[in-house]
Amino acid sequence: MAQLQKSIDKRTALLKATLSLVNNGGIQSASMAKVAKIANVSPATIYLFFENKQELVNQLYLDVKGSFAEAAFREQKSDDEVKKSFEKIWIAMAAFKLEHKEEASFLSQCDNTPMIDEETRQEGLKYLAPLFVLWSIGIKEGIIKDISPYLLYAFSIYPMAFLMNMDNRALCPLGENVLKEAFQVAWDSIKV
Amino acid sequence: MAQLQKSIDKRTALLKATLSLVNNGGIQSASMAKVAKIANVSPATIYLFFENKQELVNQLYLDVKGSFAEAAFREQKSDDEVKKSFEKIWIAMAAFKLEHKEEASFLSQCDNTPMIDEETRQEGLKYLAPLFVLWSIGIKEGIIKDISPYLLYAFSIYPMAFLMNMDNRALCPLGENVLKEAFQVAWDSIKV
DNA sequence: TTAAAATAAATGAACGATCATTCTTTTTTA
DNA sequence: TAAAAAAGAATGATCGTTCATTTATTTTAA
Repeated sequence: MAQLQKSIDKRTALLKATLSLVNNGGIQSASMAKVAKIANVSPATIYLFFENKQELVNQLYLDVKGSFAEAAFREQKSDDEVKKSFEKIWIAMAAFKLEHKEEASFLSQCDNTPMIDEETRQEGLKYLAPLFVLWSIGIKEGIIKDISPYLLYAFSIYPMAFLMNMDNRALCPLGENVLKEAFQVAWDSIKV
Repeated sequence: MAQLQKSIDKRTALLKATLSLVNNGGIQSASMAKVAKIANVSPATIYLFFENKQELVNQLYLDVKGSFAEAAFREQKSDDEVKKSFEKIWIAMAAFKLEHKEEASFLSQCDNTPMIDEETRQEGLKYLAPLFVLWSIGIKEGIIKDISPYLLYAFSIYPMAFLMNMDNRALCPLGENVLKEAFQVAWDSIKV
């Protein structure tokens, strides 16, 4: 019982250490030795929890994507209008990314690395299902453009990653005003 | 004279080899030894052209960004309307990314790697100056939203990276129709 | 209830491979 | 023949991973 908790704690510590290392130095710099050191564990111990480095990173991907989705859809109410519902989700996503910069940056890095395998990506995509459902409702109601959800995502959600990047580099600080403008742009792009 | 050309050729071969390696395996997998082997050169020779690996990658970044920009603005005419001009640029960018997938994927990978230093990023940004000029004209004419160019870029250009990613993974093939839809979305997002 | 035995968890050291980089030597060029 | 260009071998460091061993926990037997 306490044993199980200890296992969970150690796993969490390993994921956290990986996240932190990836965040300053990229995935390549998160070596198993460093991860072990930060998690106060022997390198060999990592392999009791994860088959190899790739699985470690993939598990972290699912873990982070999961908490991102959880935050995004937390305040969903079924009787909201489509636009209002989308706005809530959009704002919650932005808030999560601003509050959890390490997580957000990690997810961005995952977009373009071959380290995450296709199966895991598909699994991660499932977390966003409520958004796709909302869009399909919006399309049926004639509120949202009748185009591929990939297009909708590309133009209304994906840009956040760029904005967060600019915010981190202090090139375009995301205050409340800019965020409101950004949402307006996002909505304009997908509304019919 | 012929010596100079040989130098240029070798440099080009090195950049090309790096691009190819980064493309299947990520930046980490483009080791100096592999780059040398593919370029038919000794590892030591690389250091006659580039100070270290970071400079090699940064130079490649500028090189690729340069040809991307060249392709993007090739058909610009000064008497085009703002919308028409933007459409030409947008289509040319998409065409470049579709025709040069290795280059496009490399640039995407560069967005989120610490390997590219801030100075080089700024330098690369300068290549896009004509686009920013166009936008400022559009803003003055009341055609384009009066918001930060970072926002305009995030919502009208950056999404291409996501779409190319989906196209490569065969999740959302970018035919002519989808491309036209995508441009419409891009324009809707930034138009006033 | 306690001591011994068995099992599980965790370790640090070590593996071969590969990394970026440099050194010395050889080849090419002028 | 002198100088420049390129080569291959070698450097120490670090990579992901595994191995033999120790430590901790649980089970068994008295």
